[in-house]
Amino acid sequence: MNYWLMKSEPEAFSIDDLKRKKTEAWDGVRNYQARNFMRDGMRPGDKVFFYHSNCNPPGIVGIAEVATDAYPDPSQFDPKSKYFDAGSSRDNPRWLLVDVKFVRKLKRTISLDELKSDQALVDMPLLRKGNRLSVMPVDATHWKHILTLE
DNA sequence: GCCAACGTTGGC
DNA sequence: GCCAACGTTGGC
Repeated sequence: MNYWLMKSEPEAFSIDDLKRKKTEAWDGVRNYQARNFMRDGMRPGDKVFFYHSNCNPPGIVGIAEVATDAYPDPSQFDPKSKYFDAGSSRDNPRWLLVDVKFVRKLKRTISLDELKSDQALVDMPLLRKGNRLSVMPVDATHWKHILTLE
């Protein structure tokens, strides 16, 4: 089983939204590296840290689970969607998504500040300077360590 | 709102 | 294939 971190702006889609909806198709990922993680790395049952970005404070707020293998993101075919991609075809879809299932909220937000200041987490991809990936892997050791902070 | 970092696009 | 211009992300 693998561990992941997925970012969302809480104003767009928060951990409470996921809790209410139970499962969500994680559409709108338009970055090849993030797509490849979903396509090649994610399998149903993998665990996901739900991360709130572009808010105060940014940080990990909950746990989710990968619910499906990757499949074509329907929004890329919808001309009315902001995620529409005229360069993608149904025969050869460019963008994929997975369904993500709510597991639980953390007892408290583990803030980006706190993650940054933790010596055990210096190698986390999330904390690399300039990293803007919205989907990224988490080491099992980092996963376990972060849960001890809760 | 600013801006650094990064990805993508397109002219050449 | 290079690289300047541009758009986006996301912390601050």
